[in-house]
Amino acid sequence: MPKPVSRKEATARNREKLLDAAAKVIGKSGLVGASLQEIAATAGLTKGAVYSQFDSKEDLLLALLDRRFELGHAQLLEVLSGDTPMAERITDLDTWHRGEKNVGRLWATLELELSLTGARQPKLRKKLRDRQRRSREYLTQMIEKIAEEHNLTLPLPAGEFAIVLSALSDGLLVHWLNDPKEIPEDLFARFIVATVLAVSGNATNPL
Amino acid sequence: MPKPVSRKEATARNREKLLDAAAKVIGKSGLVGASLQEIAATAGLTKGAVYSQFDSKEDLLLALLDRRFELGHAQLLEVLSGDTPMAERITDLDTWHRGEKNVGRLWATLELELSLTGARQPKLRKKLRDRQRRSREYLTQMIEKIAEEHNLTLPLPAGEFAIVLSALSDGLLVHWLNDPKEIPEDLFARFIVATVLAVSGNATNPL
DNA sequence: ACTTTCAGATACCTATAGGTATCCTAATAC
DNA sequence: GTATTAGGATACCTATAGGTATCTGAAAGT
Repeated sequence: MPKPVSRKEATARNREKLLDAAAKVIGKSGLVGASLQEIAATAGLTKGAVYSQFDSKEDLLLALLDRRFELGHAQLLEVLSGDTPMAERITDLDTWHRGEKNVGRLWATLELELSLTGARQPKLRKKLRDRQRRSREYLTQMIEKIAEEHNLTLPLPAGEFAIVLSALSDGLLVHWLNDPKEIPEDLFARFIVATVLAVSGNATNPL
Repeated sequence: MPKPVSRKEATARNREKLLDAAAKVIGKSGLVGASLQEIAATAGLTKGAVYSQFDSKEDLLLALLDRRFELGHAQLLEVLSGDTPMAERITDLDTWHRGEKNVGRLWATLELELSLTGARQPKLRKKLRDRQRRSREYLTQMIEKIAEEHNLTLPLPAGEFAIVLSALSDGLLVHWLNDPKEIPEDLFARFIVATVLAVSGNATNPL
């Protein structure tokens, strides 16, 4: 591929490189443990580049958040709109989330740290909260749609069910972080499918 | 009450004061953000006292962990062995967990931070993992006992159900941290009761 | 071709953290 | 009553972080 020539392209590229590096380093060393110096070095750049692209460490985090949510949404959409059996798709999502090559672990820790940091930094917190709400709304709609399509009864109103689902997913990730072998990969999918089917009173699996 | 006279008593007391202060400060500022200086000051002591009682910051954390786990187990036992309706007791546990006066928030963040730090610090990680396993085993037994007593069918084997329950509880706490108003306090209890009843095929609630 | 501009490099500042070395003092041991 | 001991205070060391100020060189504008 041809090296970027225009200046704009080059800087945009560097910005992406920095975000990639930030995700990687934060996943490895934690939010606080990740130094801008290390992030820059990982991206093959220097701290100067960081402060040229972002106002502060916090600003970099917010940018990272934006990217992460976009990615998450896209992924969710893909999983929920496929046409293989639902249980299988959910398991796939989980597997992806945990990820080959520690990608999942990276995002899991990052997301948790952001939640924790968000609990103390008002600006971050607001942003995080808004994002999570939008994600939940989105998930709620998907749940409603699927429930209707397959004629399913939900154990809770769709909005609350969405909360439960994302919370359970996150919680399993926490446990998995410290004890990967004890948490089966398909546990999430199995539990959800089992409960939804039971509530719906279906003997056969329409998913 | 009489001021402690003996030297042993005084030092033991100071140790407790430091642990209390550590919990408080960590809850407020985070694991990394909590400085030994601040912890000591909160306890009405100085850093010298900290290093007199603990080898390092990590050592202090491990001691804190031990105390917290003891407390958690006692609490779990109390909740599960009461004789009020189960759903109510579970809600109580959740309410307690979230806590009046931000006690719940403190422990929630502390536990999460420990999980995250544990993901990177082998010593902490092992300790945390062992504790979580013991908790799960304990919970598994309680679940089996309750299921048998009330003649319930579980949506999963008791061991896996225990994982789901603790993960869901933790996950809800994470979400609650950043968006308390959106997470109903009794959501956990309602969801669990609803699904267990559905799976058991009971119209009436034996819990 | 000359000037301008600005992403990024370099060098530096300052605050604060964990940790150490030393000293002080009041219970204990004798 | 004197000597000992050790919990805790004080002062200090050093590393590293985020952040700033300044410089530089190559695209971009003319």
